[in-house]
Amino acid sequence: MKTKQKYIVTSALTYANGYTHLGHIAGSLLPADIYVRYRRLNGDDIIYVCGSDEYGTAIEMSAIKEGVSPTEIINKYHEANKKSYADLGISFDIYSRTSNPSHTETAREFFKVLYDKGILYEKTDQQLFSEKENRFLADRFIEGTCPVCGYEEARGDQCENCGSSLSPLQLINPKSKISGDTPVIKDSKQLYFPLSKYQDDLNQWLSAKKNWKPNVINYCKGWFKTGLQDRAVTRDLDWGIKVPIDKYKDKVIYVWIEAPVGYISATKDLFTERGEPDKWKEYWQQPDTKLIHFLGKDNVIFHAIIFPAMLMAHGDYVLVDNIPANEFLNMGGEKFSKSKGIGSVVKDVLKVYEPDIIRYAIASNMPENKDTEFNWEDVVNKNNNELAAILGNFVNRVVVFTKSKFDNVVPAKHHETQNEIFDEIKKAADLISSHFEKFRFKDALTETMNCARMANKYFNDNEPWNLIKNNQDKCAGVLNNCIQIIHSLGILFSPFIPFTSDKILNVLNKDMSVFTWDKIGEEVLKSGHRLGENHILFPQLELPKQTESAEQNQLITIDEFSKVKLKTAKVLSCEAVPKSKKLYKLKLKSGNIEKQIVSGIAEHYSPEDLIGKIVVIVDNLKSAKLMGIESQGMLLAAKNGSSLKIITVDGGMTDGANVS
RNA sequence: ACCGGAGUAGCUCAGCUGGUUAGAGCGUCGGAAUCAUAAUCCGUAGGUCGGGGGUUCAAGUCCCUCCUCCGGUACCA
Repeated sequence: MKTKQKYIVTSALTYANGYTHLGHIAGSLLPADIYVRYRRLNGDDIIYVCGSDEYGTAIEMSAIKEGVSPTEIINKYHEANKKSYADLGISFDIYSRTSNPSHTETAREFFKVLYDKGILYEKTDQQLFSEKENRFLADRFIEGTCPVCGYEEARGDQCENCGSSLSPLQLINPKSKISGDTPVIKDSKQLYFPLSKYQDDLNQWLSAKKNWKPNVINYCKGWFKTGLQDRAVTRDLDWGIKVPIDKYKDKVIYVWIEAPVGYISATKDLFTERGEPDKWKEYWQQPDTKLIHFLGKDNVIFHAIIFPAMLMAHGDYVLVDNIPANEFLNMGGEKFSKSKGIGSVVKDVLKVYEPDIIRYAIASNMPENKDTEFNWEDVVNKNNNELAAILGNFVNRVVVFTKSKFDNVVPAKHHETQNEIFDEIKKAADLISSHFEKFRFKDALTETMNCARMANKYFNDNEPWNLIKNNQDKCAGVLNNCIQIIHSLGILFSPFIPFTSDKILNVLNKDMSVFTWDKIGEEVLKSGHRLGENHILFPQLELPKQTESAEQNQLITIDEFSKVKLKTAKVLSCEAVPKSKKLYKLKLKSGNIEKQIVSGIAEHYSPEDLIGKIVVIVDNLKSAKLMGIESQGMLLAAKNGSSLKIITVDGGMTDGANVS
């Protein structure tokens, strides 16, 4: 018997310094989960590992700031994020953590192999040392005067005032951010990994990767062009894994060297839990295992260059097979950030929306090729117009019909009913498979939803509500087909919205026995089988008021307001824009300047109402084209529901006056 | 600064190695239908593909340049 292809899938470890936000989900968790679920439906031999990344300066810093120990920080966020992922249906085989003793051991062992092989070398560099604290200070623990602009609170790595990149040694009058102590310069010996020596091997290895995303490949090629730099792999920090060599035992392993090894440790933990402590080797140490890293674009260099180089140096492990890196998910034009936007944190989002709705909304707008936009209106619209209207409605209309006309039992097959629908669905499933193989999840989802559209069309075209009156047997056959299709849809959708698939099985009163990819388009429910109780899969949603009030409450400063130049202007002419219901093209005079503004007020005013009026305009708005007509500003109006009134001044004012 | 990526219909996005009239979903407008969560199905309109040059019989797709946005590079993780 042929041995099955083995897969290891990883999502980038989550840094346990804050709550997971939707950007992480879009970048690495959700695509990996979708992929893994698809593979499992195919019966593939796949393990999905992830965990918390729990060492490094940032966590130490947070701990100091909050006045707690690093352990408290990581425990809090590890548990919280693990729960968020579970609630969202991310189906890890294991979600481990780098603070586990097993990881410490694995990382130290890995490090020691590199050292014993003579790969690492020592180099002395200069660092700032606080005698009061008796420790070396990492860049972000240092503050001082910027040598370029004189800003007094420049950080050790960069001046926020002038943007200059700095090294802590350049700072004038450096101070420890922790104690305020003035550090001294001290020599420190560090171990380095000779990344530059691996450039040729890496280049050759990467050149053979024909099916990688071009942006990932190009990015690496760019690195080769400038030449890889050797990297320090030790740090003078407290919060980390101690270097396993006596001479350096007061140092820790640099977190980016140690963290990726966490994928290996997590796999060990997994099989230890399963009582097969050596089985991890069958994955990590078999050359034909496919290792796939899912991650965001900020992580590419570590997974495509540094980690593979380390694995090459070590020699015992499989190298990554593919890195389907995603771009970023933005929210309201801004990128996700832990410091702002409460709504973007997974645990909060799940208080408002069902996990499948979030999964669907993100999957359908996944940043596969470029940064994408995400907003709550989209989520609501996709729920109402796609999940509820197309998928939910199909299931509901079939089940309700079956209940009222066929006593909630799968009706008998009929020889006259068209069965091409099953072929179409199988064809679609093949296409969807090929999208999954290429990591094209958005396309896969589009095609999946198209299957639900096909189902609705089949129902519409056969008009069972008419058949029931004049050809009951045929009607039964159509409904039988529809019920089989629901089961297929349950399978097809399960990588994306697994909770819904469970609900579908409940509605069908069916177990998981034939819930596999090869059963798509098959007739798996026998006539006479009694259906379960019907449930609305996706209730209609309204846009939460929260979002609106959050926007309203956002305060601005007087400086920000003064950026908006408001002026009075006189309406010289006004005409309707052809083919538009709402738009008028207005010519206005503001002082000596004439402007053309396109404004959406045609439903509320007639042109003659407006001509001669003194109105208020935004004078310095970037010009834009509306219906192909240039608009050089904006006319202010008050709007409440369907009522709209333009803003005018309280009489006796000329055009061209400033409004403030 | 340098390296990589992105700028395509009102909105959110596809467009693989250059090749017939630039695609999808939503939204818009119109029609059919009424079993269904007023949910479905069919059709319509809408783009000088960021600006400007160039190569080619042919460019959204290749080259140059400019503008805007994102990520990376600094022992930040």
